[in-house]
Amino acid sequence: MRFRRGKCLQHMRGQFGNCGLRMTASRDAILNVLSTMKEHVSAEDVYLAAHKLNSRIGLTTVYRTLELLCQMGMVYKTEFGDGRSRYELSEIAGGREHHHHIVCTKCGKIINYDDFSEKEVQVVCDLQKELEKKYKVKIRNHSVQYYGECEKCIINKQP
Amino acid sequence: MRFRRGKCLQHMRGQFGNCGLRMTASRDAILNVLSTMKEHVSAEDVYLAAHKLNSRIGLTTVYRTLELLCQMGMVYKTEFGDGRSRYELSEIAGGREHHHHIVCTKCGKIINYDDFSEKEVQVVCDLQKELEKKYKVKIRNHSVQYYGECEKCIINKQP
DNA sequence: TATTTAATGAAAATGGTTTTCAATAACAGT
DNA sequence: ACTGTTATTGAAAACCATTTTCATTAAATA
Repeated sequence: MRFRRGKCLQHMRGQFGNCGLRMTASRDAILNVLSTMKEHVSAEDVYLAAHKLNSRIGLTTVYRTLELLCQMGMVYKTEFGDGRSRYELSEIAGGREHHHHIVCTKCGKIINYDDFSEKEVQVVCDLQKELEKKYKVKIRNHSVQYYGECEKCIINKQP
Repeated sequence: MRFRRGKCLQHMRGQFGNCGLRMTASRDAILNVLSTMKEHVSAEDVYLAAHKLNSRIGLTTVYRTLELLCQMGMVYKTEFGDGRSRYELSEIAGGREHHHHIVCTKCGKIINYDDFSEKEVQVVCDLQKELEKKYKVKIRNHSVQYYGECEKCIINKQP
């Protein structure tokens, strides 16, 4: 099996080599799947899609590969509180720009929000530097969620 | 068993009545425990502490009560990605002021950060209103985490 | 091509959380 | 206070996402 999707996947493939890891058909399929499914997907979502490309892939390998990709910084893992983790490609792996989330606590719907104003970006950047200095930590990334009710659930509330 | 801690607990007790729920020894103990343990505690932490107050309390009841308190808005539930949920009293239930978190991805340590600048508060408030209008949602609360490495883990990295 | 050893999948184990169900106890009406 | 109704309870079992085990397979390298 070969990569079908330009530079990004080639870059990712290279990353495996750089880290002393092997490039395999399973990993290839999982990367393909991830670059197709841009939304927040669960491990099972990835498994089902990857399994279509290559029926020999097992769920265990999906978990292991996602874990590796997280460590390599190519995938972000997020928890929204429904008991299962969600994954998505990070920017460096060709995923979409960084974004925050609005989570509906009634139906679980996740809205991505990424049109940050300059002011917001500035405030978050300043804050991050400040926190690093104050707490002597190295911050790698951050995660912002707003919780509430989505349009549909507000309307359906009437009865 | 009676409440020992002033207004807040009395208020919480009232809340149960208002919601058509019964006030029981178990719930009493769990509320007491929560108002003592201010940090982010796991269900098991609550269970162990509540069990000391009243050895008849079971883990199941702890989970059920925490779930109820979340629905009533008196407790916040947060996931930091280590597979177990953390709970803490919300402000309306007499808990500490709202705060954000810095999570060390090496050792799991959680640093609370709550000395927000006015500018930050302003930006977040404006943003929340903007999001509510734009996506027609009702936002109840939000959760901000910074992920990285804490001082200790940066130092221990040397070998 | 042979050798080394990382990677794999199936099945079992893990561990936090939820469900089941019969027993208990809080509250309302008397 | 007594009683009936029904929410609440704990223990055990079920659940379910994730991780581990282990024998097998297959990348990468010489």
